[in-house]
Amino acid sequence: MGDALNKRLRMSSSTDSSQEAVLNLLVASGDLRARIDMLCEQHGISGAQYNVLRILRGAKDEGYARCEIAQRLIERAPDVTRLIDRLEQREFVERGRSSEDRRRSVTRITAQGMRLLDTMEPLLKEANGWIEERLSLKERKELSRILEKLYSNED
Amino acid sequence: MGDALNKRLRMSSSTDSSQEAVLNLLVASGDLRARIDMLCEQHGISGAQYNVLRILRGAKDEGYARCEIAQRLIERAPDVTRLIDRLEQREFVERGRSSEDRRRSVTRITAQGMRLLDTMEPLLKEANGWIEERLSLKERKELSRILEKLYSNED
DNA sequence: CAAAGAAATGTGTCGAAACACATAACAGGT
DNA sequence: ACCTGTTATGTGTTTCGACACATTTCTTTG
Repeated sequence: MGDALNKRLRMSSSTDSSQEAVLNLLVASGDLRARIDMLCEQHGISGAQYNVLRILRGAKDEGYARCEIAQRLIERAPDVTRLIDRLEQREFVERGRSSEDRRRSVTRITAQGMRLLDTMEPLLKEANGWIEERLSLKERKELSRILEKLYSNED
Repeated sequence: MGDALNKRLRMSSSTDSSQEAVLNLLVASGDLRARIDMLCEQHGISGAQYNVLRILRGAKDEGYARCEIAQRLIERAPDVTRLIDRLEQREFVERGRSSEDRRRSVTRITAQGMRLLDTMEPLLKEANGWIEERLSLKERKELSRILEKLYSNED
């Protein structure tokens, strides 16, 4: 029906299924993002900083170069340099230079950064709980299947 | 399943359907938002400014007060004042005071703002086309149904 | 009516994102 | 070796968003 969307945007009923899907996608993701950002900032970091730390945890001791981090980020961020600067100032990450390619600035997560991620462990659990309260397993899988069709095979 | 997500995030396969849904929602909406922002900035305004103009078009000559605009915005924006300031400087909107409640600053869209929206008409058509290339009508309706379950009945 | 409180808007300030540009290092051909 | 182009990163500047606070007007209660 679209009652929830109409209530949210206080608009008259929309007739176009594509437009409705676009707006629903924006509203739902906006809620999810606000929820995640709120949880991150309870721990004193921004959502983008959390994403970088999470990525660096996956690299273990080897670390990642700036361009590798940018590739793995969900949303494009043209200023990863100063984002890492701020994480370095607070000693959640440390930087070094690659020996093979001296252009590369390799960033590794510190023990202090790992501790921060550990204390934030309940974060994704929280977001997952939000999903699981509202969607069945079948619906979650169907949602993932449809969304993946949207962003795969970009033109 | 989940190949597209794993390729995008360059992660190992995730086992949790909720986490997968969360990440897919963030990635898909990020792509959509980037696409819309790009189209808006081709016309010299930001995505947030476009949303405000679209809302004001719905108000016709009566206009909306600042708080009414904020309520109708998709994403919460605590600084609508200066957003409207910038639209006013470029003469896409004009301000006046309400006669009943003199606190209220009522904003109306100008003829120039309407012309801008008209030239941007193909914008949502473009986003709709992006959806329609990838999802069937049934999938679009299913997507909307699931997403509305997510953000309705907030806690 | 007076006073307290709430609502709507505006302002000052700071941090962060966007964008263009600059620098350094690698890659490849002649 | 040299020149050209490309990749990776850092920097300067402007703009925008976030937060706290001030101001004006309305509302409600004594």
